[in-house]
Amino acid sequence: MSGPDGSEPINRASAQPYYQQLAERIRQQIMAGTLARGDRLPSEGELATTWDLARATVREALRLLEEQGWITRIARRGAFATMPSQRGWLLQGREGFFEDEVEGRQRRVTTHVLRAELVPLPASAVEALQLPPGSHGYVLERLRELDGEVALFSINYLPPQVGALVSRSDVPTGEGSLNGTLRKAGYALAGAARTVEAVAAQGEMADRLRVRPGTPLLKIKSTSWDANLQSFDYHEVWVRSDVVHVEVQVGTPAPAHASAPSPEIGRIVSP
Amino acid sequence: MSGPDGSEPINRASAQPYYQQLAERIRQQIMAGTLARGDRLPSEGELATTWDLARATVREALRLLEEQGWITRIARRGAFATMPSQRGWLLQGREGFFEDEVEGRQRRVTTHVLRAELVPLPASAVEALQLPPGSHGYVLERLRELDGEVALFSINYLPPQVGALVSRSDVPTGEGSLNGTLRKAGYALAGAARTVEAVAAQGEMADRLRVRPGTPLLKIKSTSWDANLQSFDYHEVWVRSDVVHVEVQVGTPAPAHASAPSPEIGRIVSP
DNA sequence: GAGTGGTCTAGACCACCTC
DNA sequence: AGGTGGTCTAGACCACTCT
Repeated sequence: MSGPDGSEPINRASAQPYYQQLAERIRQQIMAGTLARGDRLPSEGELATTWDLARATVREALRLLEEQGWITRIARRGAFATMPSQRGWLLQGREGFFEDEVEGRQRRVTTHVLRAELVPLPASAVEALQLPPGSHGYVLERLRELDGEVALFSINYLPPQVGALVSRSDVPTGEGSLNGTLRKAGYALAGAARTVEAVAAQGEMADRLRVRPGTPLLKIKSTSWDANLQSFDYHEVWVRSDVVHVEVQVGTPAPAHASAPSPEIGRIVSP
Repeated sequence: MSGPDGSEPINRASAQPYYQQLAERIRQQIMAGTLARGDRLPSEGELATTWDLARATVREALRLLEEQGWITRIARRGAFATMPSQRGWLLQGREGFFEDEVEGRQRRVTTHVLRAELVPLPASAVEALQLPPGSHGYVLERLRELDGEVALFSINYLPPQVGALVSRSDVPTGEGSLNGTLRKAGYALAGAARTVEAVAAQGEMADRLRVRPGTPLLKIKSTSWDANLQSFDYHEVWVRSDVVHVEVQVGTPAPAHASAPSPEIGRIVSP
């Protein structure tokens, strides 16, 4: 009889760490609205008692939730539920464009796969993926729309064995999430380095993105690696920032004052 | 007799937490080269014994160093020194453009303050800073150069009391770091929300940044708050991404060998 | 097999915030 | 004054890595 209400207690037999299980339970409460935006979570001690865990374990769960943007922690005051659902594409998030835009919102992302095949990799991809010169790899070119509007064009370069996995999935049909497919196959993104530039749309790129030549676009280059620092993806994306909201979150998540006023937290913070 | 070599042991009387002191000692070893890039740090247990701390405290220090990009941790293998010095402007970093570009490198940042005064704030700033409608605030407009090349133009909007602090500092002369000044005054950045767009340089902005009208620029908007979620800065920056290397770091810092993808710096990007 | 970090426990003291 | 989170200790067991 751990967990409050009718929720499941922590599964002590599961291979999944307790702190991840607890974070998942709390995340579900926030999504379900049991914990409304701005609501204060029970104190760490209270959570520890309720779920029959050590406080250090509870803190680990809260740390995870904060990192993922589900809660905001304030020293000596408590943890508050935030709603990470009204942000745009989180540039330093572990999720991809698809997940960020679709998850928990009424946004429709459609994908047209323009190219998906094994080819000799360009030098930039070979270097980023730390492969021998002249290596082949899997190339994935996709044009993606947000609610019917052309949003971005991306090129992914994947190492051969990763590409083989992807080619057998539903990603080449335009239906699957590349990020999700890779995660399920064991390629969980542990880290990535990305650069951001402003470039002018030219020639074919302008046509694809339905803009006039010269229109400013965001160009993002990214190298991703797993927990063993093994690079498994290098991609370049051209983004219409007039269509896609691109964001970067630093440190503690926002108190949700960007769009809608937050009565709870707002009142506590104000004099 | 804690600390290896001649380094100071942890100061048990200091108000600064042990884990921060330990992180600082290790950071210095990395900067000094005692721990070369790619070197493996002593194990957590070893560090705990050496510095006479509990392992949990050592882990907290390592977590901090990883977050700041000084080390890379790999499960069950150890922590490795990384060199965060060859990156560009870290978009999700807690440091500003000045600190990122100058720290530990031979880059010269010059600043021209074009405006520094108390004025009625625009609606966007009032909203971001959570001030009453019609509030006044401090405005700081600056043109900044990197090694003599025009790099960016920024406008900061600060709440009255924060602005008063800044106006009495050396920031208006173009010599001080705004970020550093705020930090010393107790406004430590706990979090920030930033948006990134690609826009075309127009009119006065094109003149200021010495580019042809229509040239793509990165436009970044940012709201910063402290540990109490109190907003203390809203700013907008127009960046020449052909001059400034703008990066985003996700999760675990990159391995020493694989740095961020290189943007087309120096290549003229205009019609 | 020895070493390492990941996870977990059951305490403790303190400064700071709210009441 | 009592509650809260920040910090710290001294253990423990385990799966995985290295050699």
